[in-house]
Amino acid sequence: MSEVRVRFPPSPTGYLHIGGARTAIYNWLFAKKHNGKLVLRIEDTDAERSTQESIDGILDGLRWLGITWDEGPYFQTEFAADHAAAAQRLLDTGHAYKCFCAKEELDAKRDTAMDAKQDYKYDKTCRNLSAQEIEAREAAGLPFVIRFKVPEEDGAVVFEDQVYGRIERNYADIEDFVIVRSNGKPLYLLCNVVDDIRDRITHIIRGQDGLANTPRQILIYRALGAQLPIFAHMPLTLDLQKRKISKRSHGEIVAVQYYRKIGFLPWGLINFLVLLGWSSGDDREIFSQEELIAAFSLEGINRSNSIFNYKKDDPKFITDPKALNINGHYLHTMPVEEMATLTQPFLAEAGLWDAAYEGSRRDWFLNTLTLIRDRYYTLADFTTLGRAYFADDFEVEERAVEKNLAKNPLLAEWLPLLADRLAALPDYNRETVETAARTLAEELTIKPGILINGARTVVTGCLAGPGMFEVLETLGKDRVVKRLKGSSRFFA
RNA sequence: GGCCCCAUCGUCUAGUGGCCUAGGACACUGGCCUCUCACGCCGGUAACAGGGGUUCGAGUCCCCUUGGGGUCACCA
Repeated sequence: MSEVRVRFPPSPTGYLHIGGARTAIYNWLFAKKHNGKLVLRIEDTDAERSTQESIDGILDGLRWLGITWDEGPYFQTEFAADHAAAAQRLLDTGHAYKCFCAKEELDAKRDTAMDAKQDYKYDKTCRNLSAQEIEAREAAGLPFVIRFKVPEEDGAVVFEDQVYGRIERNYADIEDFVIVRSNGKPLYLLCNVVDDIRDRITHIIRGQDGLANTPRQILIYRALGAQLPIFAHMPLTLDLQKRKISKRSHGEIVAVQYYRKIGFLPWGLINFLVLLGWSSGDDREIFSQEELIAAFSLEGINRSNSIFNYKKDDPKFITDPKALNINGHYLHTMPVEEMATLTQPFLAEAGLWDAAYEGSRRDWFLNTLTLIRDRYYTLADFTTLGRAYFADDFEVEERAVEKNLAKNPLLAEWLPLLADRLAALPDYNRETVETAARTLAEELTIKPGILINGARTVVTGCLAGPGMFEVLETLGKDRVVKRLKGSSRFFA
């Protein structure tokens, strides 16, 4: 078989949303797997919606994800001549005909039928117009659309979908559909096929919502004498109400951009998205790029739609918990240098970046990231949960105050005492700090935990965190002493 | 409404007639560890939509019902 060529043809109606991203990912993986090519084609036929901004949004989203394409982006509007020529050819070869029926009339008929819960199909009034009748109408300046001539004999369009198996659709159930508008502009159904033929697409991997279009497109392929590509329809991603997700009705939670903003790693998102409707067949869920390309196959795509289980208004999750979990996995295991690079923009954005993190404080910076990342799930967590490591003006969790400070009012005295002990340390490191803290606790005849957790709250603002002595070491003597001394403000 | 498609734990899924008293992951939850914890480790709750067949045997095959989705534009 010849080279595998797949395409991702977004129409720029908004941002790249996760459903579109998933389609792109599947196509990209398939191309990579078979050493094929991925063609990016922008379906910008609808001029009103195709703003430069939304085109950029899509390219931007793909680039961020690391979805690379081999050809394009092509723009559908640049191939208008191809589309027109194909329409003319269908007309010339008798596969299509001009229809002079008034749109208003047809619309009315359809509405009536739908209201009466009846099926409606174009009645083919113009299909059998004689040459003279056509001439007369054209001479009269009547506008016309071009309709495709669906075979009238018994039979069906049959094709083998790689995911859904054998799909059959009777000719009788397909109406003579419009392929060119009365203003001469070809419709998507035609354009899409013409473009795919020209781009020599061998496999069409797209959402299941394209499944119903496929029989009509196959008819066009045949009429144009082109070789059929292989079709593979993938299940859709639905929202909690089982509706198709869309930027319009779900907002930024379904936009790829949003995940960049909240600190997802591109690969974390990809790994999550690929699992929505596909599985390797074994129990693996975490894949490196190489592993995923090796494991991916059309056979692994399942047939039922999946639900994007995002937790709206839940501060603990922000989005689908599994997405966060997978992202967290990569955050915890990736090389820290790499993560540092990704973290920098987030710190900078929050005003927490220090140029020294790239120079004299590089080691400290990397060590700190390594220390705190285990409990974080997104890059943004470094600027929120981890703020105390990079700045002095951090928030203190109320629950931490309640649990670790309020219960022991005497900490108002003990903490500054601990500060003095630490300040007096000639050699300040996790061992000496630990000894000092435990010794003080012993002298005060209190459990070390009381002192330690009190210190944790005052020094990091958080209830949870890494081992306290490592934290105290990484924060450094000056900061720790200052924060402990200032702890009285929590006891006012 | 016509046509097409789908149906396993809350969610993502494994399962292609016996290996399923249904496996994994996330979430939830119990315990352990510990100075704390949204780290880690160990354990638990939780699903084959319903009904008929076929078969020695059905989550797996067939039919019906129910439920869900898609699509039916001079949108893409």
